[in-house]
Amino acid sequence: MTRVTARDNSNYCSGVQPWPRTEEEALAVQDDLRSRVVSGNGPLAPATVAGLDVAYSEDDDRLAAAVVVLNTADLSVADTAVVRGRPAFPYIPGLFAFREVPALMDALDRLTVRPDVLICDGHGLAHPRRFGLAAHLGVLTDLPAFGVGKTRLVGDWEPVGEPRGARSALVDAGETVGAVLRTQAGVKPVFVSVGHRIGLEPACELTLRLAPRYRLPETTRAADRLCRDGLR
DNA sequence: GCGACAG
DNA sequence: ATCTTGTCGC
Repeated sequence: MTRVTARDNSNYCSGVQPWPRTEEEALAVQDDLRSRVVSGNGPLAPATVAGLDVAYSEDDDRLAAAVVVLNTADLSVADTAVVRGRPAFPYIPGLFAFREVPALMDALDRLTVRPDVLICDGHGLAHPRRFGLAAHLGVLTDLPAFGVGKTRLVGDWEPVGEPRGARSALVDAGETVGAVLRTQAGVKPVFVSVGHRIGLEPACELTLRLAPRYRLPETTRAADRLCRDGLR
């Protein structure tokens, strides 16, 4: 077994393999980690929720990853963390997590408050191999995690009702992999999918609670602002 | 061959 | 992800 240095990303990859460098290696890692996903059913009453997001430089290949922890009760900020870095993998639909996970894990490591739930920018099980970013981060941190995406990766759905809170099952290959949820009346719905240790219903309820006024949950909005500033 | 394809 | 102009509405 090859000994790894403290500078690579071995801690994000079972502590054995180095970070994948090819599409084939990434697929193998997904295939391995996928089995560690734990399904949950909620209902949970998280005291804190974390939003994660990454912003990319226009001219550089630099990026900034941010995590913002909010107190669920009043949406006040409990903790934040921002780190700058480089994409760890090219962008390939279905392998998106390999691009941002290292930076996001770095940011999570710098938190003082351990969040009760992770809300990711992207999908959880609504993924070709049922292992999107939210599932990946959930497994690596073993924290409840789900994703709120702005556009679809996989699946089909029936038209979503107009009122806020209306939802439609996101179905792929005959199975429900998430929900298309209307967080604001008259606004395009978002894609909610479970990642790890949480149920779809609790995830949708939480998303609605966190999006009292805008399309995206406040966790995502706060993290988005933070990483954009972090890009400087 | 053609279209789809998280961020 | 990021660029990109005006426009409608509170």
